[in-house]
Amino acid sequence: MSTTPARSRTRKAPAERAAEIVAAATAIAREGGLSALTLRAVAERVGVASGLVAHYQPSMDDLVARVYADLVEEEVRDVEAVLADVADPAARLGALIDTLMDGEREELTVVWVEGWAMARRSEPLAGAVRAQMERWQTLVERIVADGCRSGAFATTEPGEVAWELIGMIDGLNAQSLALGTDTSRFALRTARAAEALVGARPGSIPVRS
Amino acid sequence: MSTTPARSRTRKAPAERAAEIVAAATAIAREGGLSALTLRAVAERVGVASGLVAHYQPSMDDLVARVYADLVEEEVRDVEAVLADVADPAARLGALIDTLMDGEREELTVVWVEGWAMARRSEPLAGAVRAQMERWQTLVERIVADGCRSGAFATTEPGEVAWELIGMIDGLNAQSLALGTDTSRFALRTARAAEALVGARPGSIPVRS
DNA sequence: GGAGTAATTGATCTAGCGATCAATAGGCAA
DNA sequence: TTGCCTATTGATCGCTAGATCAATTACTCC
Repeated sequence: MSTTPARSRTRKAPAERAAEIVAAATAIAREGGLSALTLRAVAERVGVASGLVAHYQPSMDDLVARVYADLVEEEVRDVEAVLADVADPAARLGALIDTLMDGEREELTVVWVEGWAMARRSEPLAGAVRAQMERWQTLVERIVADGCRSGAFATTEPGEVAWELIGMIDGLNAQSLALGTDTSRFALRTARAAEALVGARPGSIPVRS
Repeated sequence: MSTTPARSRTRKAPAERAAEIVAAATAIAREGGLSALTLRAVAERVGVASGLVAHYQPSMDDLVARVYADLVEEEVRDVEAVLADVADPAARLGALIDTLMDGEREELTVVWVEGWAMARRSEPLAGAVRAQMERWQTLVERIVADGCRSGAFATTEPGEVAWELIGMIDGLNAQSLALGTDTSRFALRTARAAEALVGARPGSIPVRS
């Protein structure tokens, strides 16, 4: 009665199965946040017994951290791809703001906010969160430092300014998530604030809207 | 064997007991975040059977929302008390930044971030989060509007600017929580960004450090 | 001082989580 | 075709969560 009727057992190469499991986990997290990422949810999505997921993963904490890192990593790469086409530092910073605040990153914002909250209870996740934040910081610092070299920006602490910019943008995204509003309405104002932070001429950082 | 040895049953007036339970719940949330706020944790802290907590609370979701609202409400009042002594709008905004970013609000930041994350799974909490954000927004908007009247600030949208300021500050606090660093190092820079947002003369918003 | 009210207990139910492991069976090598 | 290796199963354990409710008992009022 309680046994699941049938299951056509398919045997795969360990590497393939492991990849399948991580892929399913990533999809679940993207759709429902990190809190939806459970052993059984992954198993069901792959179409496999729950024990198999556990077999391929040392612990769920590790899988969650891994998925978090993968998702943010992918986001960083997306943004880097967008910025690659933009040469001017001011325009690059504007494109960064536009991209991160275009109102179509709600799914990632959920992951981001849940990461902050859950990191307090999971050491692996805490590490992943810190690492991925530094990833972002490095990316932004480079833009700011470039601007300083070209004379468009003027600050003696590009690293600190980068942290501040990231914190601002994340906070506004999180707020929009909680309120159910669109972040993009903050993009223009954020550009003005960014100019003050990097020491750019007012109006020199262009954003779409 | 499994029964707890003894318990001196003390009977109290419903109102008193209810208050006791809410107080204990608030203390737990302050110390360990909203995720530490469980039926049994509250019962243990009050020194009472778990069933009694359930008896006084329609559901834990409601209690969590209530506690969240109480905690933020108290924070808002604290800040209002600090700002009451400051007449000048620019100085008021500076005092707001100083107070919210003095690095001693970690406990509240945990509640705040967990609130964002948990609100997705709890309708009562989602309502409380929205309500308390509006509380903050009203407070900040008033400062900005005052500044516009006095000529210290110049913006046509004090309400939107208020949202932006709150989002920024919350984001920086959350980031500092995740990184384990001190928010206060962002206060000065945040004041510069705030000047750009409210349309104040650079350097006109004073902060402590 | 006795009775009745209702505050309080604590065992119990359901549900979900991660983790474990003996048993099973798929697919490749010989 | 046969046999072995191991990928896979699924039942099960231990834990924690919120919720429920019949039984108990502390207090108040007459």
